Amino acid sequence: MTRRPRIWLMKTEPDVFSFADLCARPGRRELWDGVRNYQARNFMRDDMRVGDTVVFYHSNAEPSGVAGLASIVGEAVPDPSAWDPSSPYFDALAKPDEPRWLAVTVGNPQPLPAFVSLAALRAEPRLAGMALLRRGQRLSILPVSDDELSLILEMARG
DNA sequence: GCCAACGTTGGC
DNA sequence: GCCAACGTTGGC
Repeated sequence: MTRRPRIWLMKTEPDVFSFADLCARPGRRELWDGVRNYQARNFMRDDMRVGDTVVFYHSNAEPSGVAGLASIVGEAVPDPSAWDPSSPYFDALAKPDEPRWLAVTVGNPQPLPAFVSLAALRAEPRLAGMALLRRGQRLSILPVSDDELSLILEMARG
């Protein structure tokens, strides 16, 4: 029984790591380290599988919005930045034998015909139920439905 | 830069 | 286990 691939919106601040940065990486892949929220970690650990689609979202940006698509190319492994004292994501409670935090690998970037801004997402009534648009939503990893992805692609095509 | 909303921490 | 204080996220 094969599992139906899922779709995940993953937030990143483009000043730190952008869609263009992913495209420029050797192998066009990147370990998605630095996730320090248990719910987001559990999504990575329990639900993300190779082949899942990633909606690559730029947060805290001018403008914020969907910058492209990508895929999960590596499943969750211990996040080594957690026990790296020089990392901004250092966590004194994480150890190699008790990792606490995990990271998946995101790759296979697929550019979209156009950036889809947060304002445009908010202006689409059929996306009113999207998790990203919920008031106060701060999770850096969110599930996306097939219908929501279809709409986003439609908007990117204009 | 402001600040609302949320998660985490720690005193009790 | 409660909850106030604090830190962070992220839109604006």
